[in-house]
Amino acid sequence: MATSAQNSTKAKRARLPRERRRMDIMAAARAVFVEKGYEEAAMSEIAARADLVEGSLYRFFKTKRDLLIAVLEVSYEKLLADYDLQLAGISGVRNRLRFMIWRLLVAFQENPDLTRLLYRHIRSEADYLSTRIYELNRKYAGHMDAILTEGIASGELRAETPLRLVPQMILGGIDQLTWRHRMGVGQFDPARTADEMTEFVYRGLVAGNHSAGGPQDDVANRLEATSRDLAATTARLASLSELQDIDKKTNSSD
Amino acid sequence: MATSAQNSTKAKRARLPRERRRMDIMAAARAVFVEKGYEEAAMSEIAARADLVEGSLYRFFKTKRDLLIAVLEVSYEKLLADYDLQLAGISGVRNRLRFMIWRLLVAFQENPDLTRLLYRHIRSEADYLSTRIYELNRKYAGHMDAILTEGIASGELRAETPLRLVPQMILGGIDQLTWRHRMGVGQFDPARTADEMTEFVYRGLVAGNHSAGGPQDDVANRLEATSRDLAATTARLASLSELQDIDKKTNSSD
DNA sequence: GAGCCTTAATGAGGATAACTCATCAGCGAT
DNA sequence: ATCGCTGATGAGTTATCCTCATTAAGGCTC
Repeated sequence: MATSAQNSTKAKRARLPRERRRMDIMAAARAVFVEKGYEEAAMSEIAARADLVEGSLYRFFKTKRDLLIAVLEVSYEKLLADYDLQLAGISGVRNRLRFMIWRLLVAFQENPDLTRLLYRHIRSEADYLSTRIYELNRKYAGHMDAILTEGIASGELRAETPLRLVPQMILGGIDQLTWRHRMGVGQFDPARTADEMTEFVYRGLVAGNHSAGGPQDDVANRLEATSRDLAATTARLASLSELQDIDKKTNSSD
Repeated sequence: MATSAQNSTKAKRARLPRERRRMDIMAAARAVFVEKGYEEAAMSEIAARADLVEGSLYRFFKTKRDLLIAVLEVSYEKLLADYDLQLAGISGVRNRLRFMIWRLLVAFQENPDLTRLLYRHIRSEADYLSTRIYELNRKYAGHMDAILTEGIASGELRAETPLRLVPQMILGGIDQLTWRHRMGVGQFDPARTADEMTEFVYRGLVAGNHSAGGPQDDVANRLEATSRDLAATTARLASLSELQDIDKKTNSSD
């Protein structure tokens, strides 16, 4: 609302701090990119929406593509915000794996245009590797790796688990499964998909193909693990409510 | 050699049959696309290599993109030529699965530029579905489906096999695993990769491994599901309180 | 508070590339 | 030899990214 400096006669040369301008431009760019896609998004329109002239954009972003990357980096970062925090509250290989899958599926479902831009113009270009998005995906895969490694150490997963392969197949599978939704045709159910995928993956990973200790033993192990999970969840709930209390107190003093 | 009608002074108006011209154009286009990529490939250069003038291309292909699609359709068809024939000579769920995976990996390894174009400009665009390439991929997935169904019928695979999921994860995994090679950085070994992937997938599919399907198992399943639900609820709670934090902060900054 | 100076902002214009269209002429049929 | 169909032309249009010389806003010094 109060964006235009002087509401009459259209202010000619509002001089704003650099960071503020950058953010304005990125906000405008995000809107146009989402609305029209990359190629169809004209720099002139982005400039217009950011209350700027086309040439000025290039003082903030060297190229149209740089602008896209900047926009998607912050968007993707928000998209995956603190999933690792939430992951910390979940225990057990299987549950943790499922959470990772489910979280990404939900993120994809809630942001189809964003993920479309991501796949079309970032992940399939060679400079993807020098992108913050790549870093985030690496971190994500790293978490999966940690989960698997942990599972192997505890003996729950077989020692020959292909550590590199599994995250790749999960990420690739998610890509494939969400393609239609991303393109605006079709839907998917994150919870059900996550269940199916987790089940399938877990079966491929779990140790003891030929009943090492009998099925009952296995069930007992899983029950114990689940019990630990529940305890962890309870603990997390408790600490959460404490945090909220503290929050309320500190906020009210502001 | 005999392409140019009069070998002196560059024949001005060689009049060739329509199909012949189409093929010439597609051959030239393929070369330029592979060499430079889609955006960097200029219609003028394609025309020059096909011994034509730029404007003439548009009498054969309505748009640059149409030309690309036509080129990739025949290339992809060749790429997967008679894998189904070879498949017929292989028996056993596991062997057949492995062959499917291995075959695609080899094709991808041998044609990095082609697959790069495919992923960058066909598979990530909405009109992919109306493409012959889509049909070919469907056929490929259909073969996998048949293999799995057959395995279920014989009792080798468990009956609850997620038929839709598995081919998607395999194709997606192959996509991911070959990304670096496609982009010109890194390598992969089709045989070893196929082995690993087949082993992992097969373990996830085969009947009668860890969950024997007994009543105890059912109890464990239900308990685990409950635990997951609780964890998810906690996670939601957590993100909720965090969101409130952010809200408060952003509001105070106004 | 006047003048200076850094630099944000401008806007006209260059460069390139996809695509169009009125016109021309090669080639088979008469 | 002539005619007409249509393949082929190439000049031109349009759209868009990006550059650059110029202008003046606003903080800083005295």
